[in-house]
Amino acid sequence: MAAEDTPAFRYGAVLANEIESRWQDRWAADGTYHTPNPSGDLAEGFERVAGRPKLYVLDMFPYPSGVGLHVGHPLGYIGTDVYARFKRMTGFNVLHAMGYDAFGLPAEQYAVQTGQHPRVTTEANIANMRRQFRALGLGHDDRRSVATTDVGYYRWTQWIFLQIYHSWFDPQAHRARPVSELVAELESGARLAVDVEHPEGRPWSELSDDERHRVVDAHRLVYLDAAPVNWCPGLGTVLANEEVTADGRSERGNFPVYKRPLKQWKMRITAYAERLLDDLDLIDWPDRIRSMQRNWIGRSEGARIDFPLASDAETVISVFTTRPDTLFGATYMVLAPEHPLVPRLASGSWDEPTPASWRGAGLAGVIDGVPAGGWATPREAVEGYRRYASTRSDVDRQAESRVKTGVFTGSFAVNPATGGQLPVFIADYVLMGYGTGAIMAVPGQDQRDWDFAEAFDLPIVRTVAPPDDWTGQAYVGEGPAINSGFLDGLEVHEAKRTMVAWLEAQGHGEGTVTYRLRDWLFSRQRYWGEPFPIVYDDSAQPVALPESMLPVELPEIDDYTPTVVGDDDDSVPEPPLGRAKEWAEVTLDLDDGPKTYRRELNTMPQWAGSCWYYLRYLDPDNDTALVDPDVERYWMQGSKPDGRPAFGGVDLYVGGVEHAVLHLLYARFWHKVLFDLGHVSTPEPFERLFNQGYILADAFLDERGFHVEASEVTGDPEAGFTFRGRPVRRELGKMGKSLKNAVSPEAIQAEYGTDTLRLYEMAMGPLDADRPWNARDIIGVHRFLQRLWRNVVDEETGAARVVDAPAGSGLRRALHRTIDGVRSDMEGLRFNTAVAKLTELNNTLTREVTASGAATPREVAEGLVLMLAPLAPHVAEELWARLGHGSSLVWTPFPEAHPALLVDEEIELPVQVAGKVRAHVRVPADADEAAVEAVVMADDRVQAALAGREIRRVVVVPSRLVNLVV
RNA sequence: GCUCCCGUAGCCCAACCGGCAGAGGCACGGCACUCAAAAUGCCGCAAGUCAGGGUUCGAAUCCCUGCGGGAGCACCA
Repeated sequence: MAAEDTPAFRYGAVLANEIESRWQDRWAADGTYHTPNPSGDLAEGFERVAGRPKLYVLDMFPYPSGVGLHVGHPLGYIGTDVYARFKRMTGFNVLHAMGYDAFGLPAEQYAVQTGQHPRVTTEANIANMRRQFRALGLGHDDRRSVATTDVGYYRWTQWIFLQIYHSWFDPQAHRARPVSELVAELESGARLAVDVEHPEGRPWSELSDDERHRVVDAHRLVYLDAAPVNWCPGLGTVLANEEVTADGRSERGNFPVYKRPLKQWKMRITAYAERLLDDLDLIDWPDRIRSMQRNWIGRSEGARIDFPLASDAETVISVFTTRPDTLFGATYMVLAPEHPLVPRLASGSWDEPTPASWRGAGLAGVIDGVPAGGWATPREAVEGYRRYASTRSDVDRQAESRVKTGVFTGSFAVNPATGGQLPVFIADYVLMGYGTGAIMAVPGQDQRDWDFAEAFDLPIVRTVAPPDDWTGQAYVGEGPAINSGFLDGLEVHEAKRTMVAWLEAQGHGEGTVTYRLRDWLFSRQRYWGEPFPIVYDDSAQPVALPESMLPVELPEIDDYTPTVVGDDDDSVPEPPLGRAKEWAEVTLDLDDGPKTYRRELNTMPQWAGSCWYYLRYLDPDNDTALVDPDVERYWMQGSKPDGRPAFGGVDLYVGGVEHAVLHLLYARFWHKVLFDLGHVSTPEPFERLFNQGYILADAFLDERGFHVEASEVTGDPEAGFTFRGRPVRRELGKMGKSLKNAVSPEAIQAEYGTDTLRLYEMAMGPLDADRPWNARDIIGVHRFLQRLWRNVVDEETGAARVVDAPAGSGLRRALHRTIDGVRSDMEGLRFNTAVAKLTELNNTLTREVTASGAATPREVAEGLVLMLAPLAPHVAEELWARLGHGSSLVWTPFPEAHPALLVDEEIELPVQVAGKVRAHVRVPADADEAAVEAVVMADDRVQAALAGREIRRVVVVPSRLVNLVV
């Protein structure tokens, strides 16, 4: 700063920072952003807002990272803050709060390295992030802040777990109901007990206690399952499908993931597949996110078809197919290697002649220990192939592209349509987790089956006639059925219907719907997560703890390292909570006298806490309910823009696109269960979702392809860039730690102030667009604030320089046009154009009034300051005070445009002749078409442009333009 | 491979239902202030909308093809 000749009250970094910290202190002291509830312990002051409509504005829950925020993070937070402030000024009771998704791996990994308890790191990180949010001037109601790691919070996460555990999905009612109602129906005989071994159902009275326990557990929305799960040794835990990328690696950390059969807790999200899919149509979400969720849920319509075994008609292989019309073309069958029927199918010896390739002869180079010419018996072949398939990670399967492998089981099934015998194979291109884990193979209409049929020399029968010029292999398009008995001649759609009707009439199957979505794996072998409220009794049956025993607190342990038992190929995880020996074994009285129990040692995934935090903001300190029902209804029940009731509770939810099928799917699922059980009043949690863009920045790679610290790179595009003297290559990427191109907000705040940073982030582009961080551009919005300041305050004395005399009519019209435009821009989250309109008005004010030394009319000064307030609240408060107002403008009404000042009496219309603008005419704003035409035809320039040509048509667009067609 | 989104001044971006291509900012140039520079102020500056075709009185906007960039899905029966 060049000291003496800079005016004492020039708006620069020093003054801005002084203003900002002063107002942040005052807001905190006054509780300016406290939002009252209609009842309960946060109800104080509600009478002030009782007549206002509610508005719930929400940011996605941040993880409190150790490195703090960079300038890319606050984009969405500033956006919601501007919107919340604007809506408060336009008459809403606005809820805007912030909390911390604080369980999770980084704090635990740091604890492993340093021995420091994750709670210590986590609390320090939260304190730092809270400081950063405060420094950004975000107007959160800080009384409502929560962290998932607070015992008072995770107690309710455990409570919700118990609610889900004690529920089952009633397929007739299409909703969750309490397990107690299921038991009552079983006891009364209204419902028959169904389990895996007795699918036909048995009377409750005939079951042993143990069987009853099993039947009930099989219905719960939370259950223990031993199916293969995603085991990630690199993270020391198992993962949900949503946490594994398409190429079989962990979303976090990019480690390989292996399939392992491990007994783990799962949540029955698949029961909700249909509602999760259908209700996407009810909410105002970006199409991109909705299509990602639709994709993930993956609904397929088709049929279940039963194929009896040739040797044993009592045993059937059920398949799912989307093409029941192609049943006549099924020439073999394939089961997933893990399919439970496989051991029964593998007969004692090969029938002659069995081709060598069916016996695994072709796998000699792929699988160790395959005898030349294949395995000696089907049993050995199946065992060998299953062993091979189980050790392959999804990465391996991807890497070997689409080469088909498999072995023959030695058994045949009967095609119910043709009566023909179909050889049954196992192959890893059929997945256990989808459909029934078995397929009928129709090589004529499925390329995967075609490839397999060619590799194993199996017959190919076309059942849909391809076009005459078809030269490809499998044909999946439309066409008439052929080689298909009673289907011949029917188009695909009709053939499907006919076949399903036939299957149902003959008892060979039925029309069904299958989803790609799988149940949610809910156990993690970590320390830093919510303990399960579950113990095991001496027969190893899980027992849920009663609500009165919540919370189950995390015990102290001395080593947080996740343990892996065994070698790479058959390693299994062991939860660190096992080290808390005294905690893990516990004596409890669960209504039948004190007994010893073992605790569940896994913890919940990080998604658990973030599934319901938006409900806790509503009533953060309630210790008798997760949220008071009155408070829940007040904040969650809203309306659509057209006045119909909204389906989701949160009015605006802003966050990144990365949670499309993780958090957003899980939270919808929990919300629906809570809705079914009567704990929340809306079927969806989030009515309107908005994805803010990412801030991009130049990142630099050295010759090895590693990122180097961008802030230490010198050079320019022409001369080239160097890092410590070595040349580096530039690329544009998402700002963040991994690309080493983060810019800290503190650096910008020190140079220009927080209001400039906020304004820049809002001005640089539409909120949902990715945009490059360009430090050079920041000066532009800073100058705007400086000029606006100077138009309101004398830079030498700090006194307001306004006059109470009315503004001239041109300036006043400009003011009201700006008010009108800024209002609709802010309503539509178009903050970039709102900033442009304010800049424009300020430039007009400067040009027409203050540049000549005159004072600013008060109406214009106050209008500008109030409109600026949502975007740059500190400087706006300061100016408002200097204009003589004693109280904060946070609760002051936003300026309103007078309709009369938005229309001009006379307007200028462009006149096109043959599509080119040739003249402009001035006409009264309310002139009708004939009057406009008369003025146009009287214009000399129009006549000159016409040059005597005949006018074929006159197009008059009211208050837009006139086009003369010649 | 399939599906979706986006291409406007040197750069970031406006243009609402098809109606004068330009609101705002950066950079750049000139002038004022200054011994000088920075800061600040004032003035100025530019593209015809990725390319080609179509619909229309009229296209950045709608349709088709291609090019470039981004995203999602991908052995899901």
